[in-house]
Amino acid sequence: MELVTAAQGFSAMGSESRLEVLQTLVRAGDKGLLVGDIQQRTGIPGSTLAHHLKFLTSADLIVQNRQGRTIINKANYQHLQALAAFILEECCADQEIEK
Amino acid sequence: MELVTAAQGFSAMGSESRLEVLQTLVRAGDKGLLVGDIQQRTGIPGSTLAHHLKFLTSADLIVQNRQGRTIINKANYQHLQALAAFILEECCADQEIEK
DNA sequence: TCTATATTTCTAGTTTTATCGAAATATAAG
DNA sequence: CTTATATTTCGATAAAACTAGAAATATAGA
Repeated sequence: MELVTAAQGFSAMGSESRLEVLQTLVRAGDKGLLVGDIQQRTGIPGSTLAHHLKFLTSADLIVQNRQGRTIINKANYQHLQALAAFILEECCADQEIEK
Repeated sequence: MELVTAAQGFSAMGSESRLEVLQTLVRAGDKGLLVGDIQQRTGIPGSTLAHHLKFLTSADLIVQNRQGRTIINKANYQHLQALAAFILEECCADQEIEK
């Protein structure tokens, strides 16, 4: 994963509100949640929530799908997994061995 | 780990410059690097770098130790590991099983 | 078509962040 | 005590983010 992509991902997780939204979706599993569901569980006002969801979507942390007049939001587990791996990926690559 | 703490950590990783600094330190291993070393490798001006290092330190992503007139910076592997784990920690906790 | 529901866009005010030169501080060495 | 080196703080500016009410859009159903 590119550093730029990773930074964008972490930035999207780096707000309390958004991390709470993301965690809610991670908990929810494959079925995902409607925007309204998330609104209920987090108490975040609609306009603010829409803003955060857009942020999370453009960082590829979640995926949105319209179903009738509702929108289903799901965590993007693959990308999240890749971000988690990125953090320590290159651990100690430059470390010199000494006696 | 508390959500607030995690958010602060991800926020600190969520800037390209800072993520580059962090990655440099993660690569460096247990010996760490001096501020000047990081400055050389990243090309970030001193005052800007000091700002970012403070940010990373207060998020507990790195640790600083004065050694004479230099300062040794090390990645905080434990905390980084915990953050990586946090991302998917509660995966699917709310998911309902169905036939 | 009219109405109700779900979600987003618009707009604006406030706060936070990023950047970096210049000056200040800390410490070592002579 | 003076000088040189390493790093931080100050100060200022520009850019980006957070928040949320009000208005707009999209779609379903009667």
